[in-house]
Amino acid sequence: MREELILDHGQRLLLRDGYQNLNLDELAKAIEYSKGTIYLQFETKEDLVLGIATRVLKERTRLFERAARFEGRTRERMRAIGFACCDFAVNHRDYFNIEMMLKSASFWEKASAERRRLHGIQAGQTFQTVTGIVVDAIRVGDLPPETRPADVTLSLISITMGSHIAAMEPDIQMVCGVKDPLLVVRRNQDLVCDGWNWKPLLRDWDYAATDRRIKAEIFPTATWLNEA
Amino acid sequence: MREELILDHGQRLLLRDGYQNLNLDELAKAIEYSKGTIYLQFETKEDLVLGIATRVLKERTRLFERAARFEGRTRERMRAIGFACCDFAVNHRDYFNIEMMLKSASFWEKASAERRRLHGIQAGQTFQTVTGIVVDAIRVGDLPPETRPADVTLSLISITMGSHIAAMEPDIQMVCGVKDPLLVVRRNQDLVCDGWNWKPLLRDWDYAATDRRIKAEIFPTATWLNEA
DNA sequence: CGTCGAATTGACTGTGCGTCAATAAATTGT
DNA sequence: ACAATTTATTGACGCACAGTCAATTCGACG
Repeated sequence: MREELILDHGQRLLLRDGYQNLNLDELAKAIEYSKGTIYLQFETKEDLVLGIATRVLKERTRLFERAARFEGRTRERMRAIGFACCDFAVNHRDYFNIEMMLKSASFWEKASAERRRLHGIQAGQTFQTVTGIVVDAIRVGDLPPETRPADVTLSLISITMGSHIAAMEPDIQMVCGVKDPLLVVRRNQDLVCDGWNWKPLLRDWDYAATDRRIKAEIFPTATWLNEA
Repeated sequence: MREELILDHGQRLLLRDGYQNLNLDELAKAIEYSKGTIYLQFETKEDLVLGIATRVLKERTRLFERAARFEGRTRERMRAIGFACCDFAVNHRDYFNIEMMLKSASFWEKASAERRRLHGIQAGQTFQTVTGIVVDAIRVGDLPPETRPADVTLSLISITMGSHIAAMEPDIQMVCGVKDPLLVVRRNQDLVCDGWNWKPLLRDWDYAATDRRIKAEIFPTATWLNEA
């Protein structure tokens, strides 16, 4: 299919060059169609990039769903999601820059309504996967019964996104003495879970053992995992 | 001074139009100098935008410093910083999009070394203001003695940045039922402080009273403050 | 008032997104 | 088999805008 072909090569070039330097003439050459054909499938460059972003996001959703099936206590399952996040960041290092682009208002208004819808659906699915674990945690009593699931999910999204951004920034790395950015992400996730009083708390459980199981069972090929 | 004039009008246009739509011909017309004169002061468009961003950041640093002088327990002072953050977000609603731009690698490499340095210095100063309160908290025993200050600051930067981004996103607002984005930011900051076991914990202190004092003493003119 | 150097200009170049009239390919009708 | 008609594809072109630089204006000083 032509759209898939465009997305395949578009993704490759986008991740290599970033949004600003993505050149549609070059993309046209790569897919061996003309630029006009690209514009039959996508309204604008932004529309194309949103299409690519949604496809990459779909990969992450799948990764999250697999992590959510990790067998263990609810907080261990959420921890597996945290690992999935880091694994995704490693394997799609440059995708975060693109996700940043998506926050810009001027970007969205140049993309087609249909692609905005599809991206929203995909984002919703990721949200559902995380919230499912939170709901389980409340049901089995690992989280206090009055906890509102969406608030927990939102806080986890926030700390994860924020930590990724902050811990990758050279200025902040310097001044905060960051050695391993992904470790920062996972530690901050622990902090928020402890803040919600998600049992078992960090100090009450051997999460190092959990980490080894997650690595073995969910990410057998991951090489980025530092012990700490 | 010419540079100030350029930055003044540049800031106005940048916040009105965003980075992509900032037009240097229009800026030249606004300052009643030619485009060539702009390029005598700034190497590239990115360089100019970084200059503007640093100047806006300087405003935030000043705001933080004022908030840090709030009289009260260490966690109350940190709470004042949290308010400062929200106040800044309200008064520079569009600045966050620009801060997002700064994360993009291709952006930095087009700015001059000197302006990169100045921005780093300014960021460092903001960091110092926050870390100063954390150090005080450890000294007076509001935070556990083994706490590493930079880790606390980093987690607060992360949750604040992440919450701002997440809570502003329409998709996430919908699915998480966000009514007041700034309330989300402050609640998540509470969560992280509780996670560090920063005394007095949320449930052990009348922070609503603190909030009223902060509003009265530091932000007498702020109108965005919702009681909750 | 003339000379020299610094400040300023704005027409010009290059790049790359997006368009659309022209062309090629496929399908249908006879 | 061939013409007519519809659909797919093209790539040269328009245009907006970042960045340049030779020409020009300005101002200081003798």
